[in-house]
Formats: sequence, structure tokens, C-alpha cells
Amino acid sequence: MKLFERFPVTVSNSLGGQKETFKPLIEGFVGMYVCGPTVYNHVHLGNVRTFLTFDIISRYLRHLGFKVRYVRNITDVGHLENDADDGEDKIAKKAKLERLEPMEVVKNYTEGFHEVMRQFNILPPSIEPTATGHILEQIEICKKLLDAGIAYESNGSIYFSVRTYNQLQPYGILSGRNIEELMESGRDLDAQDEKREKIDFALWKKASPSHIMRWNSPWGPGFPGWHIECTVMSTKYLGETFDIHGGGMDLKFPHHECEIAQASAANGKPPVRYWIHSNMLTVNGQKMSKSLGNSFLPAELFSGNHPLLSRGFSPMTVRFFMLQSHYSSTLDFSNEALQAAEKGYRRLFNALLALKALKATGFAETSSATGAGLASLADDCYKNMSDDFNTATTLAVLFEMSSRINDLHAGVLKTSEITESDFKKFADTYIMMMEDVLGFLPEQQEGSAHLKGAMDVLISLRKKAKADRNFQLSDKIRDDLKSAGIQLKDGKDGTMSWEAE
RNA sequence: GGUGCUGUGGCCGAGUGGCUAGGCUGAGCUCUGCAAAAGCUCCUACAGCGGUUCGAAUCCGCUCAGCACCUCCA
Repeated sequence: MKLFERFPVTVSNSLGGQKETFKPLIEGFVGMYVCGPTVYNHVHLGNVRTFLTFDIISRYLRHLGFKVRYVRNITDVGHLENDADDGEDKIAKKAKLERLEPMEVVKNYTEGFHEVMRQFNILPPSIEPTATGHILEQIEICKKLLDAGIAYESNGSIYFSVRTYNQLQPYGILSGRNIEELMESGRDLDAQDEKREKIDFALWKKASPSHIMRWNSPWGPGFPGWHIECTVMSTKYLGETFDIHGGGMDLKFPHHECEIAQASAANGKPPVRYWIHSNMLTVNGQKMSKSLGNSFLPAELFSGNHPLLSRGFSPMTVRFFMLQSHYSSTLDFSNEALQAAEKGYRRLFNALLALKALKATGFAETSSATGAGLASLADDCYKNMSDDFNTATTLAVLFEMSSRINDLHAGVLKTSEITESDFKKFADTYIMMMEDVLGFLPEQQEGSAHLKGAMDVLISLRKKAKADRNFQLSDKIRDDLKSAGIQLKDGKDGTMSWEAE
């Protein structure tokens, strides 16, 4: 029996708003698409939260035994800076400002993005396609929508007619909007506008002579519209209908709504079975965003070099901090919360080290309530993770498990009280949840061989001093090391260990 | 104005109608030569007002407060 059969996964589907049992289209296989970053600037922590959410989802689904194809795109063209009238996209604008080639900008920020992902131990997707690598497919789908009469050409640009689409099937099913209301709100079309109606959106934009990112098309030189790349790439690599589409909450409308419309119109079927949206990271109750100027760059967070931070915090502290809340809730960012997370994370991780160091022998022959309790904690991890990837409740179980690990470590709880199979289930689950599913890594790098050797010398000196009841010396060794940032810990049986802070 | 969401103890933050979430902080105890680490215990809350129910933080209504989206944004 596969793990995904023992612990069936439920997901909150943004389409419909209900929690549903997750059943992939093809049993045992999962296709997942997540909207990736626009690489015209540094990623900030809000972006990181979204990618972390889907990192956890893909890790857990794989852990359960699904074969997951995870596609996350790089948007290196196409998102307009202000509105369609400006005819200039973000990448091109930045490039002009910096006097760089557009692809140079893209390369620079893509590398930076990957570096940040590595720092947070967010695993790479299976496929990371780029918009510029799929221009032909985007032109093809434009043709298809033109042929179907749902798109129209206007002065070298192609627009999607939302009203025409809406006559065939309802527009707005994801965000709960109807086009009449949309027509009443927002900015009105001006005289130069090429769109027939303001709710229409661009599939292909004509490039002005000064526009430096341009490709030839049947309608003249231009570049792809805002939403079409995701439809093209998800269809190409996952099929016309696939299992999971994810992204930040702020993409729900209009981006994902438009994706549904385009794909449904082009392929005659809904593209996605489960929509998952991760919520926003906030600072003092307000959404973290570039435009509000309250965003943190990962580098600022690590160094503490930011007006809102009292000091720096490590990537794993932040990872833990983010996983303490559910992805569908907003999460508020503060110094106090990060400090609490730092301590909590250290506790969990020290228990992991203690568990790995545990010499577990002499197990019980017959099962006991204690052992069964440990084994059921392992099941609780899976139950919580399978319940809409609830990392917050899973962490609560892991804290409970860490206390039991410390009991084993201290000898309060003895392996002779539990069977080997109960212990193995307990221990394996703790390790796999921590490392494989939640993706935690050691905080400080292992000390050099020289440091370890020197610490061995100091520890043996201190042991000698203690044996001689020369507490003045033994305390000095401990206190001086403490002020040098190394904490000595005395074990129950006279052993000593140390931890760099 | 439209659409949706939230309001939980000192702080952060889970909560599928009935059993202690959890973390951090604080207090106490155990262990320890003394500490640290660790274990145990305590501080036990659900914005307000009504309603449904044997029973509601959880469902319904109203009020208040806040947030997000409706324009590029994870």
C-alpha cells in the first residue's frame, strides 16, 4: 500500500473554495504548474513564501510516492510595466535604464533567484521553462484563438474578447467576478486604445520601433501578452488538463482567470483541476510588496541590514518561521516572531541531531503503550501533512516528538520499553519529515577539523578540572568559550558536547 | 462600489460543534558542584451583540475593526 493511499491528501481548491480529496488525473502521477518570478528585479521574501509553499507540496507529494512533474516558469518577457498603452515591458524598461541587453538583465536576476532558492533549500522544479523559449507556441495559440473567433487583431496586436468567451462559458469562475461588474469599475478606454472593451486582454502586442524585445509574427514584430506564456508552457509540459496550478493569491485575478479563459477557449476543456493559492506575507498588517516599499530582500534579512530588522536571521529560521503558519493564511513578519522562530527551530534541529546520535539497542520484544504512542505520533505527522499540507500542525507534532527524543537521549525513556519497529517508525518519520518533507538543513557549518581538535583538548581539560573539583577552572573554560560563541553542554554521564551559536 | 478573507491567551500562530494545538516569553520544580541543555507544572484565549444547538472559537445574522484583489505584483 502506497503512502498516498494510507494518508489521502485533501486540498483547499481555490476553484470552488472547498476542501477536496486530491485525486490526480492519472493515478500515481501529479502534474503541477506554479507561476514563477519575473526576472527584472530581485525576489523578495513574499516571493520566497510562495515558492516555499509549493516546494513543500512537491516534496510531500513525492514523499507519499507520487511521481511529480513540477513546472515553474521564468517570466523573462511580456509583463507590461503600467498598462497596455505604454507598449513597453518591464524587462525592456529596466534594460534601457541600465544600458544592458534585456537578456543580460534576465540572466543576472535569474541567477540571483536561483541563489536565493538554494539558500532557502527550495528544490529546483522538474522543468523551468522561459517565456522567450516559447514564442512560437504563443504565436500558435494566438492563431488558434483567432480562428475560433474568440480573439481579434487590432493594429498589429491580438486581444482576447472576454465578452465572446463569456457567451460560450462563464468568465470569472475562479475569482467570483462577472463581466458586468468589471465593466463598471476600473479605468475607461481612451481614444488610442486598441481594445474593443476594457476587460479584453492582450495575447500579443505589437512592438514599437524602439522596443528592443521583439519577435516576428504573422501580425508583424511584437512580443507576447501578459498571461499567455503560462497557458502555453503548462499545456506543453503537463497537458491540456493537469492536476495542480499554484501561485500567489495576487495572481488569482486577473492572471489565473485569464489563463482559464484562454486555455478553455483554445483546448475546449478546463486546464486545471486544483487551484492552490498561497497567501501574502505582511509587515505590520500590510502586504509586503515592491510598490509599498516594505519588502525585504533575502540578503537584507540575513545581514539584518534593514530599518525594520533588529538583527539578521538565517535562511532556516525564516523557513521554519514561514512553515509555522498555514500557506493559506496571511503571515505577519516581525522581529519578535523571528526570534521566537529561531529558538524553536534550534530545538527541533538539536533533537534531530540527538536522534541521529542515539545508540538505540536492547529493544522490547513485546509492544507497549509507550511504543504505540511513539508510532502514532509518526502517523500524526502524515495525517497533518495530508490535511491540506498543514505544516503548522505537523510542526506541533514534531515538537512533541522532539521531547520524546530528548527523553530517550537523557535515558528517561528507555529503548527497552519499546519495540524496534515502533522506534524505527518514530525515528524514520522524524528524520524524513525534518529533512525530506520540510527541507530543514543544519544551521551552522560543521567546524573545521582544527576547531574540533581544539575543542577536544578544551573538553578534556575541563573534564580533568571537574574531576579534580577545580570548578574555578572548569567554569572559566565554559564561560570563556561561551563569550567566544561556543556553548558547552554537560551530559548526564559526564560526556560533554558543544554547539556554536 | 464590487469580490473575497481575517479578527484566538504577554507575543506569534493552529484549530474539521463536545476532549490540552504548538512555539516564544514569564513563574516554579527536577536534573546539575553551579550553569547550560533537557524534562515536568503553571499563567487557558477565542472582537462585540444576538440566534441555532443538549453543547459553538468552530454554524447563522447584525455591528465594529482590519486586510487583500478589482492596475504590474508571489
